[in-house]
Amino acid sequence: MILIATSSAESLARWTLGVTGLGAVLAVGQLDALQQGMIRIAPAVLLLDMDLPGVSCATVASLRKRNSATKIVSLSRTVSDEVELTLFRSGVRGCCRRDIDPPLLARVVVAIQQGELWIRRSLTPRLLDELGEKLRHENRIVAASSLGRLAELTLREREIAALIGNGDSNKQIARQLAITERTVKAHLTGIFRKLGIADRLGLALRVTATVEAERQHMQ
Amino acid sequence: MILIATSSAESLARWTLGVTGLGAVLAVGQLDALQQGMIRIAPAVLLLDMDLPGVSCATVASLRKRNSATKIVSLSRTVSDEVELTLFRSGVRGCCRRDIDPPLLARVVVAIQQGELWIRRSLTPRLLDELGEKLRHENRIVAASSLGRLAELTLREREIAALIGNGDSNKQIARQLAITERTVKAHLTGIFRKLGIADRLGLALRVTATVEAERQHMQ
DNA sequence: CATCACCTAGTACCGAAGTACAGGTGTACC
DNA sequence: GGTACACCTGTACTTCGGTACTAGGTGATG
Repeated sequence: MILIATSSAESLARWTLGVTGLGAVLAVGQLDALQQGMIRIAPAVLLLDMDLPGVSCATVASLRKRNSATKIVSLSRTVSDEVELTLFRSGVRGCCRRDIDPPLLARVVVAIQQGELWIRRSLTPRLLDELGEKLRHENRIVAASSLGRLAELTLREREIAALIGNGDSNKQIARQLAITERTVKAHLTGIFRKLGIADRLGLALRVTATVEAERQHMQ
Repeated sequence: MILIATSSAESLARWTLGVTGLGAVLAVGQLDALQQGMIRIAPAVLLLDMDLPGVSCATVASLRKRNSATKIVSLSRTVSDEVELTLFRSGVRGCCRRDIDPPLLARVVVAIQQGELWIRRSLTPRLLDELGEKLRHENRIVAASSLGRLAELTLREREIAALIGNGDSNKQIARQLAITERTVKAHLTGIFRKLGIADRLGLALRVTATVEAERQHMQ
């Protein structure tokens, strides 16, 4: 879910063009609607027009309090290095010009979603000590804990988790493993309890995320 | 799901060590059990001991007929370039020595799962024309069609698809979007119909796969 | 004005998913 | 022998997910 916050029709059109195909997009044109949206829809990414009335560096920090999971990209006129650094310190994950090419914006959003920072090369060294190491550390912990949890499962449970990650139903799993559907349910209940997951949907996402984390880690 | 086929206890222990943490693992020690397993459990990856009684290059082709989705890694003693090439032509996706280091085997399996080939540099040019281009082309088509399908959705449908990809229940989605659960169901039915998907689990996997495909494509 | 796509939502129904409770086997370990 | 654990299964139950059928409101488009 991507949220676009701008009062400029021209920017809205340009940015929408860029992120089409990356998931659902919603747009707001005023600060109060933005603040509500941060809570209500909890977007994965926020494209924030810094010229939106009422928006400043402090607004970014305030928005992050409302929903720390949302990754904020600031879009503005050309700004000085100092202003851009301040923005990053406030919590934005990327900084772009508002007249950015749509395909480039798409790349920015994808990168941001992956936990990267979108920042000018010249600013990288200055920001790295403050933020970069911290972010990388966080990512590593998430990946490791996720893997560790899956390793807690028994052989049979891992088998079933893998099939859930394949999108199979209980009936299909039962047929493939030559056991009853009831037993599949029993194993699933155990998996949910061990991993602290609510249902098969969460498990499927955990499994795919874990495979992806492994892949990232290997490269 | 990873299937290991070997009659050597030493190889079994070594390989199992390597792939632990990459998902469910099952082992068979004979050719007939292997042939059944290829159909019954449809493993994502098969680690095939070329010294398993009855196994030859022809066996690989036969196994691929049983389940073309399974990616086969051959493990053998050191073989000549010619034999290795023949194996790749028969359909294996990777070739390793049976005494491979477990961590390296893990990298191999992960790479293979991602659709790559694990092949000695020296053989790459010779195989590239025959297989590489073909594989890369297939991947591109899959990714593109998947993306195209998601783009067919309406704004509201994409919103809901994104939330499903987030693991949310109908009730949670309804609350976030301030609509009734009934309406969420209505949108979901439309999404399933448009994308030819059976249920929310399939949709979640499609959504995450699409995001991942985008990411790959951008890099 | 008619039409269509989209968003919304009601009732009714059915099957899938998941839990509670109970019980069975086999294996490994002290 | 006792204990622990993995694995398998049954009955009974509740909740959730998904479809069928229906239908009102809106905005764009011809």
